[in-house]
Amino acid sequence: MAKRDIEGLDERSRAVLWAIIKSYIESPEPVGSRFLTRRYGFGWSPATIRNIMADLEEMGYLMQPHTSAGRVPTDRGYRYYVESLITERPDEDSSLMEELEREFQSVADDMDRLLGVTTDTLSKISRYLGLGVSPGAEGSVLRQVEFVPYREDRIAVIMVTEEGIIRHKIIKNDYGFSQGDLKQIAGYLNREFAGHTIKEIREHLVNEMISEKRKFDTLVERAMEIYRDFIYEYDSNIFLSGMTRILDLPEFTDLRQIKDLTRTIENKHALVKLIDQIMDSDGLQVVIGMENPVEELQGMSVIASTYSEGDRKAGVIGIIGPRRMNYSSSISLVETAARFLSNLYNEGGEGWKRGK
Amino acid sequence: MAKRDIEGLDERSRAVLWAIIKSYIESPEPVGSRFLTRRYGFGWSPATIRNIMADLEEMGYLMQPHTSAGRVPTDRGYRYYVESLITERPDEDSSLMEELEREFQSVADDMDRLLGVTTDTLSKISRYLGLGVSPGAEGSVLRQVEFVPYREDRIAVIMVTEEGIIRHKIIKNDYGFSQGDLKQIAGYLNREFAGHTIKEIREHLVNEMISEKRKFDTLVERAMEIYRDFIYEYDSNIFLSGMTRILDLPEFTDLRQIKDLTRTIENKHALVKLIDQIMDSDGLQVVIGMENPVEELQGMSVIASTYSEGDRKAGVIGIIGPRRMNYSSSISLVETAARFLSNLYNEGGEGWKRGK
DNA sequence: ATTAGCACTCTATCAAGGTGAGTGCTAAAG
DNA sequence: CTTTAGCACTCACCTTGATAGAGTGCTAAT
Repeated sequence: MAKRDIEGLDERSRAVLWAIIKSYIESPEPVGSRFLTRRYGFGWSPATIRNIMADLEEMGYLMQPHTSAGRVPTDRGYRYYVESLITERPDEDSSLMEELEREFQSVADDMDRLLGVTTDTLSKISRYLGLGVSPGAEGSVLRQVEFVPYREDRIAVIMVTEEGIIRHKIIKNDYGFSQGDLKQIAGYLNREFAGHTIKEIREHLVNEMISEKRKFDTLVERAMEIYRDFIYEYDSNIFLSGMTRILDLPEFTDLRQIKDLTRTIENKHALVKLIDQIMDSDGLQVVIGMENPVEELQGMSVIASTYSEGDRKAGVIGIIGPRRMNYSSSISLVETAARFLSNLYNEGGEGWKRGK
Repeated sequence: MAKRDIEGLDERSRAVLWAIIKSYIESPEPVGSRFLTRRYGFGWSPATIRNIMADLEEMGYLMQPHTSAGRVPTDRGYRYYVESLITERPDEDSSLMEELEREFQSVADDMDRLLGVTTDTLSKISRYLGLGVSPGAEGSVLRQVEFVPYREDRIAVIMVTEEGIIRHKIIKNDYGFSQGDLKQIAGYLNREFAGHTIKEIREHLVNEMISEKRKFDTLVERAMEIYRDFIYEYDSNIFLSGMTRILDLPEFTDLRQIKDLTRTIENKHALVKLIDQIMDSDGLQVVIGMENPVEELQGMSVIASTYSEGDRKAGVIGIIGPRRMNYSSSISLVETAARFLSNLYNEGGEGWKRGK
């Protein structure tokens, strides 16, 4: 049995675990005792390493794909690595920052587009899958809503949020509102609701409908109805980018996995559980393998962070990659990207400051 | 040598070719002479069939994967099949029509969303990849443009086309236009350009800029500038749907192919050549294998059709599948979908008629 | 013109055997 | 008590060879 103190592993075990994970991250092949001595030249013989590895396996940090293969890190191993073994954590990733600044120049200010580009860039630099989520109903604050009459009997409802997200929908003008009516309605809604989150507005509208149903005159009542129909569809946009990149990784040789992943990407809706979990905690989170609430992603790891507007969590930006992904550099990439997005909201140049 | 008349193949060759393709469509395995006699019980022995097949191969309709395998259709074989051998062509696909009608109820009238749903549905029913392209600059007619002031120094430019497409962009309000200015500008643009295609407007704006640069007062001039910046980004939306479905086909066992296809789907831009080709011809087109101008799709076939608004071709709807796809049913599906979309434009119920 | 017969070709599959990397255990050395 | 050398063992992987099966082309007979 190896020495181990209460808090974790002894120095030797840590060194061996670190070396195994490091090596496995570079190339996904089970690593054996001889290989370790050759490569990292600890002071110990393969036999000693074997003993240590046996202990690590017993403790659940390693596993063998089959009896006579080398060891491979388990989720728990990665977890320990992430928590305790990563040393070099570059504070900021300058190449990403440069790239983002450059992209930012060209993309103007539509938040959805900006988030899309950030996700692409993150994927491009990390060589993994990029994940971006725009603010949802809780995070988005209504800035302005506008009604544009359209064709004979339609209205285009257009909404802009503080975060710079535009959503629109075409709705039937069943009540035959005139242009003037629409203007009045929009004015009312803006006066009443601007500055509130979409979620608050939704709740308000529901209460309104139930408790004070007859209190307002019909124009307003019907306006609310229309707006309610519209606002109920408001939802986050989910961006995923870089599928082709990830298929080039050596572990994606299995059809099964590829199909699962493709399905997940096509049906982004499947990701809500994961996104919720990330939104539940502040800042950066690492989700390794089986820890992932989304079954199809349990063969992978996720590094993601919330970005925020002021003290309100807005959305999520992150990376999805294989379990053996390069955690330290990916973590710094995601941190940088999240900071970039938060900055845009909170201080960002050229009048981007919130008016509130 | 088999008999062949000038126009094509003799009766027997046609029968054999038909049977081979039919069988290969059902399951992608080289089909041999004995199998054919068993299955289709022509009056001839395997040896006779072999002679016929040898002739067909010489003429380029069939090929052998290797010397002692059965035959497989070539692109030319499929082409002949599509042109001359398909008999059953159901005029309308009722299940698709029903599904589309049902979806249509729930999706309201945003053209992009509608096209997306149609593409999904087409994929779902055909079990191949669905392709949808919304009207581009030539096909889209400006209905209305609106400027919504936003934050201190931004303007959200919002445009609605006759086809029911909404596009928006946030632009800097460098000139400090007031709400009144914006209204005036929008009024001017709408008066001047509504009813013209985006392409025409673009060209007009360019000419304007060059030849009559100083003719207008500055307000209008600057408005045009802003609008030009916006309108230059107008482009078709390309929808692709059903990737996971197509991965279930037995031929997609090759990583190489999967990667190519994934790349194509992620970078939809690669499809422009194909889309242009389809837009160049009226109505339905079948593109088989190597005929495809997009290299990554040369292992597949495409059945696609333009849909139209009046006599103007608007966009494209279609199916991408393996070369051995079920041409007859797919053709009828695509025809139905195209008709559905055209109808929505041209006569469709509930006031969908164009105001023009 | 058709077909039966036959030799031939090629793929797919399976079993057998060898190789090499890696292990666990034990006993000796430090 | 810790470390290490030695050794037997396991297992994945590769190569090889043998076999079966499907299909072909050619030729000669019908």
